Parts: sequence; C-alpha cells; structure tokens
Amino acid sequence: MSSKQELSALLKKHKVSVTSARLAVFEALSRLGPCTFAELNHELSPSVNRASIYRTIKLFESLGVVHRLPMGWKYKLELSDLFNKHHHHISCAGCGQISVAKEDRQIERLILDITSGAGYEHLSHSLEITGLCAGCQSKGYRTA
Amino acid sequence: MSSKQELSALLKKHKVSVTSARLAVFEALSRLGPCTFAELNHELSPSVNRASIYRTIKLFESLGVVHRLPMGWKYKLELSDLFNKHHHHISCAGCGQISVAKEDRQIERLILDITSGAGYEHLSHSLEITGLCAGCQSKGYRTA
DNA sequence: TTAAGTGCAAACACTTTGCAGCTCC
DNA sequence: GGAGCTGCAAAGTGTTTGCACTTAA
Repeated sequence: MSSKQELSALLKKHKVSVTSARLAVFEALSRLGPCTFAELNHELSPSVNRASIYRTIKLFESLGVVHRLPMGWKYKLELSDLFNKHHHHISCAGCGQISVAKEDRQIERLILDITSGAGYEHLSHSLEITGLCAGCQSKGYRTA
Repeated sequence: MSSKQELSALLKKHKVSVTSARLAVFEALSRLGPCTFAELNHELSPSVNRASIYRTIKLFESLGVVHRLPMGWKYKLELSDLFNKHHHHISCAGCGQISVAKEDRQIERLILDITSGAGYEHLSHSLEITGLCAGCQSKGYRTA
C-alpha cells in the first residue's frame, strides 16, 4: 500500500474528506522532507492556498501525520513516524541543514527510563541536536 | 557570588551595559522558571517595555543566558544551563505544565555518541518529552 | 444533495525597527 | 560627554477567521 493510500485510509478512518489539497500537501511534504512553512507554501503555490495549507497542517498534526521540529526561533515540518521511521535530527546552526542521527535503540529505552515514575502517559519525545556542520565550520561561521 | 552578580560579570565581559531592565528580566526569569513571553511580559509590565524584553531575551540568548523550550506551536523561556544545571523537560500536552526529568548521565553520553562521526562541532541538544500528566489523565483529557 | 473543505481577504497576534530621549560608564 | 539602552509607536511577519463558492461522499 502506497503512503498516499495509507493517508487516504487514515483520513477516512477519522471521517474527514480526502481532498486534492490534502493529498497535495502530503505529497509536497514527502518530496521536500523537513521544510519550513514558506518552502512548503512556495512548492504548493498557487494551486493550494496558504490558509488551506495551514488548516491542513493543523489537521495533519492532530492526526499525528505531521511533526514540527524546533529550529531556534522557527520550526520545520516533516512527516511523522507513521510515514517515516522514528529518528532524531542534527541541525546546523549555520546553514539550517538537517541530517538524521544514526539510530540507537538504547537511547529510546533510556528516554523511557528517565520518564518512568513521573506519572505521565502517552509519552512521546523529540530530541534535537544542534551544531555546526563541516561546511559552516570551514566557512568560519561562529555561534554567538 | 549570587547569580545576579554572575550575570553582571557576564555582561561586562561581553562589553554590554548592566542596566536595570536587563537585571529585571533576569530576576523575573529566575522567579518564574519556564514561562511564556506573555507571562514574562505580564510580570514585568509596565516597568519594562515589551520591545525591551524582546531585545533583552535576544541578547540573553546570544550570550547563552536564556534557552527556548519548544512547546507545540509555542515556546517557553528559561534560564540556561549556565544558571541552571543541565536538564530535560517533560511537558504536559493537556495543561502545559513542565516538570524536570530525573537526571541521567548515561543519556548525555549516548547523545554524544550518536552524533559523533557526523562531522558536526559545538554540539548542544534539547530533549523534550511530552505526555499527559496525572491530573489531565484523570480529567479525561485526550490527545487527538 | 449536502456537509465538509477551499479560496480570498480581512483580522489578529507576535516580533522587529526607527527614532528621540534617558542611563550607564 | 558620549555610546549604548529604553520607550513608544509604527511596520513587518506569520497565522487565523468569516464568508461565499466548490467539491467529495
């Protein structure tokens, strides 16, 4: 089953319409990977309206289809673990490029460990690592 | 040395003025703990202007005095590890309350491990855990 | 057919900026 | 005394909303 079909199934399951705008947003997100709203909007403009993209993103977030990655003052959007195996990001403070941290089963367990006993339920987590990529290091970019 | 004195020393070291507005913002942050901009503004109003708070927060961030914690669509501010031992947060998706995860030296090491070899430098990280606190569970709050 | 979704434009909230006056050093 | 900082008000962004029209079911 293609991920587009999975999305349709999920939308139907939640009794919301499968519309071309929603499919277009989903496709753009798959194509772009982690991206800002502006990038997404640029990709979809003018076929999908800004307001509709906002509404779709909000819907997708509430359905757990989309995730926000904090990026300093801003954020980026990406398809969530439902469509994209769970992973963590390393982002560059210089150029904003995002790479994916190598997988580590142990860290997932530890994160569960440290939260146990706090009385929380439905836990999820986001681990964001920031640094300077090789390129920006050689360009002499410096953090404040 | 009190943390207020540490702040003054840090400001002087960076050759920026030690002003009453900056001290006030710093004190409010210590008093409030993790808080939204609106809360901070409310605490400081009308003695410090909104614009000055923004400017001060920006300065403090660039000096590494203040951190932003991603909170869904918004963020909260808190004093950074310089004034506050390094730690991780668990926030409640229902009421927004933040608690501090129990410490774990191992997790810090693992985080360094998974990032090594990616060619990044000056690494820092933020681990945000989200769930439902006991209170919101009993109130029957449900995530979407 | 009709409830739900979309585009458009206007409203809204949050953040930044230019400038004149005030403070710190 | 002078550079740096603040308050104020106005300008930018980014995001949300009301409404008439269109589309999926």
